Amino acid sequence: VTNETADRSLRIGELASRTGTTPRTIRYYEEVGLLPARDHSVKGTHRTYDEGDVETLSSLVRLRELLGLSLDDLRTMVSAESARAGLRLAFEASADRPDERARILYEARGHVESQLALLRARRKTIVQLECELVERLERIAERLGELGLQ
Amino acid sequence: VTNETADRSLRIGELASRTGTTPRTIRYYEEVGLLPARDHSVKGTHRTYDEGDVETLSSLVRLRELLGLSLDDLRTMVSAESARAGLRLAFEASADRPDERARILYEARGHVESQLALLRARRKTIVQLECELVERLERIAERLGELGLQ
DNA sequence: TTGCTCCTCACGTCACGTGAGGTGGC
DNA sequence: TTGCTCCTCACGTCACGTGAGGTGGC
Repeated sequence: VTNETADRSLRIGELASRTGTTPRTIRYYEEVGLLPARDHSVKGTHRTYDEGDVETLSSLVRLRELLGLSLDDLRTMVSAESARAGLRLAFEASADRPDERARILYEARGHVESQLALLRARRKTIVQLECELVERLERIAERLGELGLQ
Repeated sequence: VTNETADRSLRIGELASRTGTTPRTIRYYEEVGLLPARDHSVKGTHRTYDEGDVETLSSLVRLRELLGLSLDDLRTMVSAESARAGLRLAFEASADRPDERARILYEARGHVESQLALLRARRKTIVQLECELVERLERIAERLGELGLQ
């Protein structure tokens, strides 16, 4: 899958608005090592980002907001992911060793499954609360019905 | 609906564990006025709670965790709820004024519907992320299949 | 009486928000 | 050149965590 989108570079404000955060948050994540530090090495130079950074950051933001993960939890996931990216290269280079490929795939599956389990648990709790609220609505509708209203 | 459960009083630690929080959090919520301050007015006396407090606090905790609401947001909801509780008394006392009852019911319905909207939006985002992860799992399974594994 | 949980300060921490004062790029 | 966004400190804030030192109830 080739990337057809114009991969022009973004500045921090645009990355922030496209991921639903703020420049301060992005700088903080770089500071604590959750995002790779941009080398705007010449002091005072602007940081630049690309479409890949949009993907990376927005998935971090979603995990934080949807699951309430701490930055430490996210760091664990990130390092697991980047280990997985490293393994992916190893994977490409290991076409001749199927046992190695299998090991890498099983590990990747484990990671994805554990994230999925967290999401499903969260969804169940939400659905449960939704049900309670729907019941409340029904009781209110019933009472309104008694008044000949809706 | 009468309450048949033995309504024995709880101490702060038990309330905390039954609502998935900590004593410190409960004291903090009382301090900032999110929960009514217990009158353990004799200095150094223990706070006591009941089953009603378990309900109140656990719904606060769920809203905070599931929707990421700030304590300020929760305070707004709580004051709306307690206004609603006040209106409920007015409702009981207004059996002779159907227009008043209707007004109260419509207001209650508005509150519940807005909470429900928040929950549904959150659920959609979660389901979307779940789908992405399931797709990833399928791709992994496919590759494992190519190796004659599962 | 012995533990356990509770109490009140009060300082620490996490994840940023919010200026202050200054510089870069279209 | 004029704005706008960016930069780096650095202090502030929100929502608690974590002892310190002491008291209450089964």
